[in-house]
Amino acid sequence: MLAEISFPIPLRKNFYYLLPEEMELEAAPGLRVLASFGKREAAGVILRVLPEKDADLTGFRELKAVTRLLDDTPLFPEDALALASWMAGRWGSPPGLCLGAFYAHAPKELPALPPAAPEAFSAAPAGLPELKGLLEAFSGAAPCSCLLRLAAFERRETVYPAVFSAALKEASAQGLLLVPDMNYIPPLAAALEKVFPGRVGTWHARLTPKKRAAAWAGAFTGASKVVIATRTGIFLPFKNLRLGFMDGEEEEVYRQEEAEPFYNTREVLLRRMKALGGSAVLASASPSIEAWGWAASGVLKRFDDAPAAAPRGPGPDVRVLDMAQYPGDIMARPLADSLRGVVAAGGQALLITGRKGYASRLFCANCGWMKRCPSCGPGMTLLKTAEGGPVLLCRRCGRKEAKPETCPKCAGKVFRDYGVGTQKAQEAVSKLLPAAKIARFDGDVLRGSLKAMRADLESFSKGESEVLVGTRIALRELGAPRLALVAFIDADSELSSADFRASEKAYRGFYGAWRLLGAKGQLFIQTRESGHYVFSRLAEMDYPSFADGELAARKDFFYPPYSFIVKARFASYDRRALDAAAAAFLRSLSFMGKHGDGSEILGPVTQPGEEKRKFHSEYYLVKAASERTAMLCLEKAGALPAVPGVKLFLEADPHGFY
DNA sequence: AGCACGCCGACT
DNA sequence: GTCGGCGTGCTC
Repeated sequence: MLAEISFPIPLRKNFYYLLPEEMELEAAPGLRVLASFGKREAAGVILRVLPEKDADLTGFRELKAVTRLLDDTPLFPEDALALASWMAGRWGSPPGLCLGAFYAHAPKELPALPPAAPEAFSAAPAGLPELKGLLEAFSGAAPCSCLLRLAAFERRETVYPAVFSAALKEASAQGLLLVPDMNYIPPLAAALEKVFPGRVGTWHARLTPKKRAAAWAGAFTGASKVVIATRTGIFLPFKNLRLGFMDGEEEEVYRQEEAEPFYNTREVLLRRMKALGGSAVLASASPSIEAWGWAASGVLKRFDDAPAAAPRGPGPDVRVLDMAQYPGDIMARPLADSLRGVVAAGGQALLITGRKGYASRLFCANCGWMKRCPSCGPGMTLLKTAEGGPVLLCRRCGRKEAKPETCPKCAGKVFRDYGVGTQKAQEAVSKLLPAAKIARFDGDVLRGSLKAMRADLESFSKGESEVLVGTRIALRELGAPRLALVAFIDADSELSSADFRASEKAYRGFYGAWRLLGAKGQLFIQTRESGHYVFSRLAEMDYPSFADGELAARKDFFYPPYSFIVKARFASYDRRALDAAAAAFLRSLSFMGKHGDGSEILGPVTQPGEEKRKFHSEYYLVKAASERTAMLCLEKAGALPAVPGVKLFLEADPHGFY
């Protein structure tokens, strides 16, 4: 007999191995094996066991034998193979890497299962009459998939333990709580510890190997009643996962887009819980329009947390400042005046910039040349360092370079920077208010110490500093005792793009700030796009009504959740080769026309000035009417023979793509 | 992804 | 004369 085996490598290919006779009975799909793979020994997963005659063995040098089996029972009670295969098709990633994500942290020697299920938990949270409907939905045996709209961010520590407690009454039942940021783990762990003492596990990228192994084992053996995890926790093996709960479901960090395998944690969670027959909760104070749409269509049941407790009344004063009237200013006059007033009166202010660092781009003043990241492409961010001179940072890959002395294109020595980063805004505030204590919070978790970063945030939260300058991340982390003013320094960075999610993202930010301020605060929004539609929605500040409007627009323009988008970008120095590749791509999608299911192809979309360039880049957008059609597009386009000199980038469910 | 082979630059 | 840079190719 043979085993078809998947290895965690970026190849769209599986491998056949001989099964020694003594393994034939034990070998089964889902079990890990050790096998000689090239010049090394590698762990793979059995996809199927088949007789030799069923395998196509043409062109093989030798057929190797499996070294040994690593498991005697599959790690996942659900069908991880099917989930991984769906992932591979949905986001166009190599199947081996998708399956590998599920098995990545499994130790060679599995931890022993405890002899009997530990005692059921003791404590139950106090009654929450406002959540009666929600908790009832989880008290029955039938699984429930829902969208939970929180009344406020701070409600999480009250609401979540109640939901987990209601859903995990059965002694062996386990829950997974996914959070967008590892900073959320400690407070939520403390809240859940009260319900499940000693049985709350945590999982994130910065765990030490020992703690990582312990957390993995907690999920696997059932010792952990709940695991709180960042996005990779979606791949943990659970003995009996009954509740998959996603905090802040609208957050972009749930999408893995930097490296293969690409996936969206939210979709994997829904799919996985469905495969398990368990419950799923998407929670947010301002849900994504996708989730809002799923609730509207009945795919998810919608619950509103304590609608009566939501803030009512006049709310803060909102002012949109048209920056075209204040050329060159970082802060417009009305904002500067109010900021001075607030600080003088002992209040606190939060300033939000689009970027961290000093400025978002560096240009040559003479020829307009812009410094881009040599390894990955985007314009580099200007930083001012305390020690040395100014430095350029790539926000995507973290690469750092010295600021050039002269322009490589025209040898000009004068540079201009564009955009306002946290450093630049901080500089402007200290000029305006020399005596004020100013804190900064970038949320730059990539480098530097976490403690140092949080120290600034905490000084503001405790009321020790008057002004906090930060990126959006500061908004959701905040507890400010005397917050009286929030200002978006440049709301344009998002609005100027034609991303169909731009309004949603912008409104969510304004709405969050508005609620944080309470009745007496002031909210300033600086923009050069004051005519943008999103500003017409600020008067009412009601998320459900905004979301209803957005959803209707998504339906009209056939965007998610009503369509499934696949983006195909072609890049080449050779115009004709690019055209040939694009034509082949369109031919491969001719199957779509036959179905007449309403799917559309947009494009080619080019950048202005395209005709004059040496390097060509253009893309098509497929708006598929179903997930199935989108997956078929990816498959067909992915199978196209490579055209020499042309690179094709395929992306399912792209974000921010205009 | 690993891991090896392979062919040109700066070092003990 | 070797060490080592990372380009290219292969893995049942």
